[in-house]
Amino acid sequence: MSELKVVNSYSRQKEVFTALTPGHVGMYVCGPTVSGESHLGHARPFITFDVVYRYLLHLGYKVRYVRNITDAGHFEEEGREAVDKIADKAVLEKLEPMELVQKYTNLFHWAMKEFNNLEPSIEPTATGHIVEQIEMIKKIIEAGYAYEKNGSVYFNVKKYAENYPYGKLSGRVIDDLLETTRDLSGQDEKLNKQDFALWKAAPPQHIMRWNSPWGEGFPGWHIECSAMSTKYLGKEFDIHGGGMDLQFPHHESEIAQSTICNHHTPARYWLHNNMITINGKKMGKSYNNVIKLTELFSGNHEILEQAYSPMTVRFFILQTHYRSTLDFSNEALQAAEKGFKRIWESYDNLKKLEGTAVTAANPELDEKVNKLLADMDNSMNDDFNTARVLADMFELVPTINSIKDKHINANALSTATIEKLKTYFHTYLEEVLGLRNEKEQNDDKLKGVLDLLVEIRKEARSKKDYATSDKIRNQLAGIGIQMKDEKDGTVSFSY
RNA sequence: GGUACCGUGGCCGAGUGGCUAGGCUGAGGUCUGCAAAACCUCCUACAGCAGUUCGAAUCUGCUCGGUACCUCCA
Repeated sequence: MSELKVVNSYSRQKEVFTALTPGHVGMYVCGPTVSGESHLGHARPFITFDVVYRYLLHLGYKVRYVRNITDAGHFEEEGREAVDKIADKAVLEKLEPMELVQKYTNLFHWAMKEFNNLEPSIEPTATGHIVEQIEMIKKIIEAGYAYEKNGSVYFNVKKYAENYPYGKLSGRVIDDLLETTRDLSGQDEKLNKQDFALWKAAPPQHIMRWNSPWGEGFPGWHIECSAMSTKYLGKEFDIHGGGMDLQFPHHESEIAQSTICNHHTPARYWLHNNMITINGKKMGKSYNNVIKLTELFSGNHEILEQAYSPMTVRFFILQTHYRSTLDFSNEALQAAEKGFKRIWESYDNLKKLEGTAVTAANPELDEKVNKLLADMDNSMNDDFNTARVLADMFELVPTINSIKDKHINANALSTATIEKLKTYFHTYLEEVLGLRNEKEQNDDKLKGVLDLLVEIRKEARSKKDYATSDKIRNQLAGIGIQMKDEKDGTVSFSY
């Protein structure tokens, strides 16, 4: 089997993945800012890195997966006044800041469960790590890379850039930044325009505030991730993930802060997922094209022609490589919904197959199947190419279904190959890609009723009373239960 | 303006030098009392132009078009 390779944003190259500590992986992923409801765009990184997490586990690594909750409120620059996003909204909704944060945290957790994402090992909050952040800022000041002004502390980017490769991750040139940075509040306090805040003095109306050596205030935009990744994963760890839009300035700043504090670049591999677009445009508040996850699941949004289930969305996202942009459309989602159904039904069929041959009667087919299975491993190892894994599975679907329908004899494949098929489908579909059946759970009473209807319909058909048999089937279809007459005379349902 | 990235068949999307990915849609067929599903077959694309090469969707250059980041952002 091939070895795992990942595209490292930091080196801009595909590299062989090696764990810092053999057998263990430390992974940090930038989590949500819980000042509002999660939208479709948020689904991508958390599903992407859930699959990364799952695959690393599958490979046998012990993984510590840290994903933060940003609940301290980043800055929103509106005009001259810097307003804390969370505090501001709290006033609007007449809620306590922590009440608001709790509400959206709960909603976020609900969405993650719907997507069948595994829980991270640690989910630290920014507000819970104010002390660590202050300590880190102190260290940076001591090292001479930050300065205090009017109760705020800024990171000296220019000085940092003289000694370290600032801009390497995002491919930025520091002189260009000088030219293009806009006027922001507090700009006059900074030595240079590229400097960013580590600590901000809180204006009187600011609700979220903490004591610090520099007076009452709150932490800057980027320091929480540096503090929490260091605390839980160490000065150097394996993987840092997040959306591409965080590359600059967030991750670049994170690298700078951590490098000064820890005398080491934080992560060895930087992985960035690409954006989801709607009609070719990035989804975002500023574009006014946001589809919240609650709207997506309910279909309650003007762009949506129907509701899309969490697994449809997950499948849709995994059908594209995580580094490519993914364009949303009803057509694409509906295609994903059908594709997912097709692959899952084939998986159900596969589970019932029994091998009958020690040696494959059709060695060519047997070989083809094994080749496709091997390609699934190779595809995942090739920078988590879930799109190709699914394509391989789709190529196996006709073979599985043909055996089930007896178009192909079960002995065409060796028993070992059939067992391997079962193992691979289970492993990849459920464990690695994290997909699951969304059909209703088995209900014995409903089953009893359906069996009765099957019985009645069978009798009607034997008397060629098709009016009755069709009535049963059509009315069941009307309430969302599909009845299918199988080749062997049995009847199956999907609902 | 600066810096990146991208442009694949009706739609979505893999693929980075030769071996027609895959899904959805559409057409025809097999099966079926009829359906549905399934299976089989068909629709053989890589923005344009020029170049490198025995050979390019894949490399190089130019042109056109698009997107992202530079500002909170997944």
